[in-house]
Amino acid sequence: MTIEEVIKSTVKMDNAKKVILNIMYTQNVIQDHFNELIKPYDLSGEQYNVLRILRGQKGQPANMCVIQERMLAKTSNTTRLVDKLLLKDFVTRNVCPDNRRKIEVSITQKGLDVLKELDPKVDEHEQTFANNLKPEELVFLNQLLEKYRTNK
Amino acid sequence: MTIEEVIKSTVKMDNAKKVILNIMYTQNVIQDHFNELIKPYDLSGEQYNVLRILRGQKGQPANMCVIQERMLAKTSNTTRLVDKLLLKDFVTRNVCPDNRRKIEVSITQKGLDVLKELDPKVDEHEQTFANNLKPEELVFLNQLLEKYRTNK
DNA sequence: ACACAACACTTGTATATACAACTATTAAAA
DNA sequence: TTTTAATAGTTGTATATACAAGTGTTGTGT
Repeated sequence: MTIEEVIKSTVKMDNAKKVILNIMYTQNVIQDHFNELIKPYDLSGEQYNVLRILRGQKGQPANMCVIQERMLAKTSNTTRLVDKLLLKDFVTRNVCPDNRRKIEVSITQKGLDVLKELDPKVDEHEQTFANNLKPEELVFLNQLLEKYRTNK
Repeated sequence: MTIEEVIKSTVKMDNAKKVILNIMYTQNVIQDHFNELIKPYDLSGEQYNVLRILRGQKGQPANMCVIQERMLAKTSNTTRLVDKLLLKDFVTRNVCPDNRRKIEVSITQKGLDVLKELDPKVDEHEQTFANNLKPEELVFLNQLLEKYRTNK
Protein backbone atom coordinates (compact mmCIF):
# COMPACT_ATOMS: atom_id res chain seq x y z
CA MET A 1 0.00 0.00 0.00
CA THR A 2 1.54 3.28 -1.05
CA ILE A 3 1.34 6.28 1.23
CA GLU A 4 -1.01 7.96 -1.22
CA GLU A 5 -3.44 5.08 -0.93
CA VAL A 6 -3.16 5.18 2.84
CA ILE A 7 -4.22 8.78 3.18
CA LYS A 8 -6.48 8.65 0.12
CA SER A 9 -4.76 11.68 -1.28
CA THR A 10 -6.50 13.40 -4.12
CA VAL A 11 -3.57 15.53 -5.17
CA LYS A 12 -0.18 14.48 -6.46
CA MET A 13 2.63 14.79 -3.92
CA ASP A 14 6.32 15.21 -4.57
CA ASN A 15 8.81 12.76 -3.13
CA ALA A 16 9.97 15.08 -0.36
CA LYS A 17 6.44 15.14 1.05
CA LYS A 18 5.92 11.45 0.46
CA VAL A 19 9.01 10.52 2.42
CA ILE A 20 7.87 12.53 5.42
CA LEU A 21 4.41 10.98 5.37
CA ASN A 22 5.87 7.53 4.82
CA ILE A 23 8.13 7.87 7.84
CA MET A 24 5.37 9.29 10.03
CA TYR A 25 2.91 6.63 8.99
CA THR A 26 5.37 3.75 9.23
CA GLN A 27 6.29 4.81 12.74
CA ASN A 28 2.61 4.78 13.55
CA VAL A 29 2.15 1.28 12.20
CA ILE A 30 5.16 0.01 14.13
CA GLN A 31 3.99 1.62 17.33
CA ASP A 32 0.45 0.23 17.05
CA HIS A 33 1.89 -3.23 16.48
CA PHE A 34 4.20 -2.85 19.46
CA ASN A 35 1.47 -1.52 21.73
CA GLU A 36 -0.61 -4.61 21.00
CA LEU A 37 2.35 -6.70 22.03
CA ILE A 38 2.94 -5.08 25.41
CA LYS A 39 -0.68 -4.38 26.29
CA PRO A 40 -1.06 -7.58 28.37
CA TYR A 41 1.95 -6.56 30.44
CA ASP A 42 0.52 -3.27 31.62
CA LEU A 43 3.49 -1.36 30.24
CA SER A 44 3.52 1.66 27.98
CA GLY A 45 6.06 1.86 25.20
CA GLU A 46 8.04 4.47 27.06
CA GLN A 47 8.01 2.43 30.24
CA TYR A 48 9.37 -0.53 28.33
CA ASN A 49 12.02 1.73 26.90
CA VAL A 50 13.15 2.82 30.34
CA LEU A 51 13.34 -0.77 31.53
CA ARG A 52 15.49 -1.67 28.55
CA ILE A 53 17.82 1.21 29.23
CA LEU A 54 18.17 0.11 32.83
CA ARG A 55 18.93 -3.45 31.81
CA GLY A 56 21.58 -2.07 29.49
CA GLN A 57 23.30 -0.63 32.55
CA LYS A 58 24.27 -4.16 33.54
CA GLY A 59 23.69 -3.78 37.25
CA GLN A 60 24.78 -0.18 37.55
CA PRO A 61 22.05 2.30 38.41
CA ALA A 62 21.17 5.13 36.04
CA ASN A 63 20.42 8.72 36.93
CA MET A 64 17.30 10.41 35.67
CA CYS A 65 19.24 12.48 33.17
CA VAL A 66 20.99 9.39 31.80
CA ILE A 67 17.63 7.75 31.20
CA GLN A 68 16.27 10.85 29.56
CA GLU A 69 19.29 11.14 27.31
CA ARG A 70 18.93 7.61 26.03
CA MET A 71 15.27 7.72 25.25
CA LEU A 72 14.16 8.35 21.73
CA ALA A 73 11.48 10.86 22.62
CA LYS A 74 12.61 13.71 24.79
CA THR A 75 9.83 13.10 27.27
CA SER A 76 10.08 15.83 29.80
CA ASN A 77 8.79 13.49 32.37
CA THR A 78 11.14 10.78 33.36
CA THR A 79 10.09 11.28 36.97
CA ARG A 80 6.51 10.19 36.46
CA LEU A 81 7.57 7.41 34.13
CA VAL A 82 9.79 5.99 36.83
CA ASP A 83 6.96 6.53 39.33
CA LYS A 84 4.81 4.14 37.35
CA LEU A 85 7.55 1.54 37.16
CA LEU A 86 8.14 1.89 40.88
CA LEU A 87 4.47 1.14 41.61
CA LYS A 88 4.85 -2.12 39.71
CA ASP A 89 8.11 -2.98 41.49
CA PHE A 90 10.00 -3.01 38.22
CA VAL A 91 12.60 -0.53 39.45
CA THR A 92 14.08 0.89 42.63
CA ARG A 93 14.85 4.55 43.25
CA ASN A 94 17.40 5.94 45.68
CA VAL A 95 19.12 9.22 46.32
CA CYS A 96 22.72 9.08 45.14
CA PRO A 97 25.00 9.30 48.19
CA ASP A 98 27.80 11.13 46.35
CA ASN A 99 25.54 13.83 44.98
CA ARG A 100 22.24 14.21 46.69
CA ARG A 101 20.71 15.99 43.72
CA LYS A 102 20.94 12.79 41.75
CA ILE A 103 18.67 9.78 41.82
CA GLU A 104 19.82 6.26 41.17
CA VAL A 105 17.32 4.10 39.35
CA SER A 106 17.86 0.37 39.01
CA ILE A 107 15.86 -2.42 37.46
CA THR A 108 14.63 -5.13 39.83
CA GLN A 109 14.56 -8.87 39.25
CA LYS A 110 10.85 -8.56 38.56
CA GLY A 111 11.63 -5.98 35.91
CA LEU A 112 14.28 -8.22 34.39
CA ASP A 113 11.81 -11.10 34.37
CA VAL A 114 9.21 -9.10 32.44
CA LEU A 115 11.82 -8.03 29.91
CA LYS A 116 12.95 -11.60 29.50
CA GLU A 117 9.41 -12.74 28.88
CA LEU A 118 8.98 -9.97 26.34
CA ASP A 119 12.29 -10.52 24.56
CA PRO A 120 11.15 -13.21 22.12
CA LYS A 121 7.95 -11.31 21.35
CA VAL A 122 9.83 -8.09 20.68
CA ASP A 123 12.24 -10.03 18.51
CA GLU A 124 9.39 -11.47 16.53
CA HIS A 125 7.85 -8.02 16.24
CA GLU A 126 11.08 -6.68 14.76
CA GLN A 127 11.48 -9.61 12.42
CA THR A 128 7.93 -9.48 11.13
CA PHE A 129 8.68 -6.13 9.56
CA ALA A 130 12.28 -6.84 8.65
CA ASN A 131 11.33 -9.99 6.77
CA ASN A 132 9.63 -7.86 4.17
CA LEU A 133 13.05 -6.65 3.06
CA LYS A 134 16.18 -8.41 1.89
CA PRO A 135 19.17 -8.13 4.25
CA GLU A 136 20.91 -5.64 1.99
CA GLU A 137 17.75 -3.56 1.76
CA LEU A 138 17.64 -3.33 5.55
CA VAL A 139 21.19 -2.03 5.57
CA PHE A 140 20.37 0.48 2.88
CA LEU A 141 17.22 1.65 4.63
CA ASN A 142 19.25 2.37 7.74
CA GLN A 143 21.78 4.33 5.73
CA LEU A 144 19.12 6.36 3.97
CA LEU A 145 17.35 7.26 7.19
CA GLU A 146 20.57 8.30 8.86
CA LYS A 147 21.57 10.37 5.87
CA TYR A 148 18.08 11.88 5.75
CA ARG A 149 18.56 13.19 9.28
CA THR A 150 21.91 14.83 8.60
CA ASN A 151 22.36 17.96 10.73
CA LYS A 152 19.13 17.47 12.63
CA MET B 1 24.80 10.37 13.41
CA THR B 2 23.98 6.67 13.46
CA ILE B 3 21.09 5.42 15.52
CA GLU B 4 23.54 3.69 17.85
CA GLU B 5 25.24 6.98 18.60
CA VAL B 6 21.87 8.63 19.16
CA ILE B 7 20.77 6.25 21.88
CA LYS B 8 24.33 5.67 23.13
CA SER B 9 23.82 1.96 22.82
CA THR B 10 26.37 -0.20 24.55
CA VAL B 11 25.37 -3.42 22.86
CA LYS B 12 25.48 -4.38 19.22
CA MET B 13 22.10 -4.36 17.48
CA ASP B 14 21.03 -6.27 14.42
CA ASN B 15 19.64 -4.46 11.41
CA ALA B 16 16.03 -5.40 12.11
CA LYS B 17 16.22 -3.56 15.43
CA LYS B 18 18.19 -0.68 13.97
CA VAL B 19 15.59 -0.05 11.29
CA ILE B 20 12.81 0.17 13.85
CA LEU B 21 14.75 2.57 16.03
CA ASN B 22 15.80 4.59 13.02
CA ILE B 23 12.22 5.00 11.88
CA MET B 24 10.96 5.84 15.36
CA TYR B 25 13.74 8.33 15.96
CA THR B 26 13.53 9.94 12.53
CA GLN B 27 9.81 10.45 12.98
CA ASN B 28 10.60 12.12 16.26
CA VAL B 29 13.12 14.46 14.70
CA ILE B 30 10.73 15.40 11.92
CA GLN B 31 7.92 16.02 14.36
CA ASP B 32 10.03 18.21 16.64
CA HIS B 33 11.12 20.23 13.65
CA PHE B 34 7.55 20.59 12.48
CA ASN B 35 6.25 21.53 15.91
CA GLU B 36 8.75 24.38 16.05
CA LEU B 37 7.42 25.56 12.74
CA ILE B 38 3.76 25.68 13.71
CA LYS B 39 4.21 26.77 17.31
CA PRO B 40 3.69 30.48 16.54
CA TYR B 41 0.39 29.65 14.89
CA ASP B 42 -1.19 28.03 17.92
CA LEU B 43 -1.85 24.81 16.00
CA SER B 44 -0.98 21.27 16.95
CA GLY B 45 0.31 18.91 14.30
CA GLU B 46 -2.98 17.05 14.22
CA GLN B 47 -4.96 20.25 13.94
CA TYR B 48 -2.84 21.27 10.97
CA ASN B 49 -3.47 17.86 9.49
CA VAL B 50 -7.22 18.29 9.75
CA LEU B 51 -7.06 21.70 8.12
CA ARG B 52 -5.06 20.26 5.25
CA ILE B 53 -7.57 17.48 4.76
CA LEU B 54 -10.38 20.03 4.69
CA ARG B 55 -8.59 22.15 2.13
CA GLY B 56 -8.14 19.01 0.06
CA GLN B 57 -11.93 18.80 -0.11
CA LYS B 58 -11.91 21.81 -2.42
CA GLY B 59 -14.97 23.51 -0.98
CA GLN B 60 -16.91 20.38 -0.14
CA PRO B 61 -17.43 19.70 3.55
CA ALA B 62 -16.05 16.56 5.15
CA ASN B 63 -17.73 14.34 7.67
CA MET B 64 -16.02 13.37 10.87
CA CYS B 65 -15.41 9.85 9.67
CA VAL B 66 -13.85 11.09 6.45
CA ILE B 67 -11.44 13.24 8.42
CA GLN B 68 -10.60 10.39 10.74
CA GLU B 69 -10.00 8.05 7.84
CA ARG B 70 -7.51 10.38 6.20
CA MET B 71 -5.44 11.12 9.23
CA LEU B 72 -2.24 9.25 9.77
CA ALA B 73 -2.80 8.54 13.44
CA LYS B 74 -6.07 6.89 14.25
CA THR B 75 -6.89 9.51 16.82
CA SER B 76 -10.11 8.49 18.40
CA ASN B 77 -10.93 12.08 18.92
CA THR B 78 -11.75 14.00 15.83
CA THR B 79 -14.55 15.69 17.73
CA ARG B 80 -12.32 17.48 20.16
CA LEU B 81 -9.79 18.25 17.48
CA VAL B 82 -12.48 19.98 15.44
CA ASP B 83 -13.66 21.70 18.65
CA LYS B 84 -10.30 23.39 18.94
CA LEU B 85 -10.32 24.48 15.33
CA LEU B 86 -13.83 25.83 15.77
CA LEU B 87 -12.73 27.99 18.69
CA LYS B 88 -10.14 29.58 16.44
CA ASP B 89 -12.66 30.06 13.61
CA PHE B 90 -10.60 27.89 11.30
CA VAL B 91 -13.55 25.61 10.52
CA THR B 92 -17.34 25.53 10.58
CA ARG B 93 -19.44 22.63 11.79
CA ASN B 94 -23.01 21.85 10.78
CA VAL B 95 -25.36 18.95 11.03
CA CYS B 96 -25.75 17.30 7.63
CA PRO B 97 -29.33 17.91 6.43
CA ASP B 98 -29.54 14.61 4.52
CA ASN B 99 -28.40 12.51 7.44
CA ARG B 100 -28.64 14.11 10.82
CA ARG B 101 -26.15 11.69 12.31
CA LYS B 102 -23.46 13.23 10.19
CA ILE B 103 -21.56 16.44 10.70
CA GLU B 104 -20.24 18.60 7.90
CA VAL B 105 -16.96 20.28 8.65
CA SER B 106 -15.59 22.94 6.34
CA ILE B 107 -12.51 25.10 6.42
CA THR B 108 -13.10 28.85 6.69
CA GLN B 109 -11.29 31.61 4.84
CA LYS B 110 -9.33 32.25 8.01
CA GLY B 111 -8.29 28.62 8.02
CA LEU B 112 -7.28 28.81 4.39
CA ASP B 113 -5.26 31.94 5.12
CA VAL B 114 -3.31 30.25 7.89
CA LEU B 115 -2.56 27.29 5.64
CA LYS B 116 -1.43 29.61 2.88
CA GLU B 117 0.90 31.40 5.26
CA LEU B 118 2.27 28.08 6.41
CA ASP B 119 2.65 26.55 2.95
CA PRO B 120 6.11 27.92 2.14
CA LYS B 121 7.38 27.07 5.61
CA VAL B 122 6.08 23.53 5.40
CA ASP B 123 7.63 23.23 1.98
CA GLU B 124 10.94 24.39 3.31
CA HIS B 125 10.61 21.97 6.22
CA GLU B 126 10.13 19.10 3.81
CA GLN B 127 12.96 20.18 1.56
CA THR B 128 15.44 20.65 4.40
CA PHE B 129 15.31 16.94 5.04
CA ALA B 130 14.89 15.86 1.44
CA ASN B 131 17.95 17.81 0.36
CA ASN B 132 20.12 15.42 2.29
CA LEU B 133 19.29 12.74 -0.27
CA LYS B 134 19.65 12.54 -4.02
CA PRO B 135 16.34 12.44 -5.95
CA GLU B 136 16.72 8.74 -6.71
CA GLU B 137 17.48 8.04 -3.06
CA LEU B 138 14.21 9.70 -2.07
CA VAL B 139 12.34 7.45 -4.46
CA PHE B 140 14.10 4.41 -3.12
CA LEU B 141 13.47 5.39 0.50
CA ASN B 142 9.76 5.60 -0.26
CA GLN B 143 9.81 2.19 -1.89
CA LEU B 144 11.67 0.61 0.99
CA LEU B 145 9.32 2.04 3.61
CA GLU B 146 6.26 0.90 1.70
CA LYS B 147 7.71 -2.55 1.23
CA TYR B 148 8.69 -2.65 4.90
CA ARG B 149 5.04 -2.17 5.86
CA THR B 150 3.74 -4.97 3.65
CA ASN B 151 0.67 -6.62 5.20
CA LYS B 152 0.51 -4.24 8.13
C1' DA C 1 -45.54 -0.14 13.39
C1' DC C 2 -42.18 -1.98 16.56
C1' DA C 3 -37.96 -3.92 18.02
C1' DC C 4 -33.33 -4.13 17.23
C1' DA C 5 -29.00 -3.46 15.01
C1' DA C 6 -25.84 -0.35 12.72
C1' DC C 7 -24.01 4.07 12.18
C1' DA C 8 -22.02 8.71 13.28
C1' DC C 9 -20.63 11.22 16.59
C1' DT C 10 -19.90 12.76 21.60
C1' DT C 11 -18.61 12.41 26.32
C1' DG C 12 -16.24 10.51 30.53
C1' DT C 13 -12.29 8.89 32.51
C1' DA C 14 -7.81 7.60 33.01
C1' DT C 15 -3.35 8.24 31.39
C1' DA C 16 0.29 10.60 28.75
C1' DT C 17 2.87 14.50 27.28
C1' DA C 18 4.61 19.36 26.98
C1' DC C 19 6.07 23.42 29.17
C1' DA C 20 7.06 26.24 32.78
C1' DA C 21 7.73 27.10 37.50
C1' DC C 22 9.60 25.30 41.65
C1' DT C 23 12.81 22.89 45.29
C1' DA C 24 17.03 21.13 46.82
C1' DT C 25 21.83 20.57 46.29
C1' DT C 26 26.32 21.64 44.60
C1' DA C 27 29.75 24.56 42.25
C1' DA C 28 31.69 28.98 41.12
C1' DA C 29 32.47 33.90 41.74
C1' DA C 30 32.98 38.11 44.35
C1' DT D 1 32.07 33.51 53.34
C1' DT D 2 28.21 35.05 51.14
C1' DT D 3 25.96 35.52 46.89
C1' DT D 4 24.99 33.80 42.58
C1' DA D 5 24.68 30.43 39.07
C1' DA D 6 24.26 25.80 37.49
C1' DT D 7 22.61 21.18 38.03
C1' DA D 8 19.21 17.40 38.97
C1' DG D 9 14.80 16.38 39.80
C1' DT D 10 9.90 17.31 40.91
C1' DT D 11 5.39 19.33 40.60
C1' DG D 12 1.45 22.08 38.55
C1' DT D 13 -1.29 23.02 34.81
C1' DA D 14 -3.05 22.75 30.47
C1' DT D 15 -3.59 19.96 26.62
C1' DA D 16 -3.56 15.56 24.09
C1' DT D 17 -4.64 10.84 23.38
C1' DA D 18 -6.70 6.15 24.11
C1' DC D 19 -10.50 3.39 25.25
C1' DA D 20 -14.97 2.51 26.52
C1' DA D 21 -19.56 3.82 27.30
C1' DG D 22 -23.30 6.81 25.94
C1' DT D 23 -26.65 9.58 22.73
C1' DG D 24 -29.29 10.33 18.85
C1' DT D 25 -30.43 8.89 14.08
C1' DT D 26 -31.22 5.79 10.44
C1' DG D 27 -31.92 1.29 8.38
C1' DT D 28 -33.73 -3.55 8.52
C1' DG D 29 -36.54 -7.35 9.64
C1' DT D 30 -40.77 -9.13 11.34
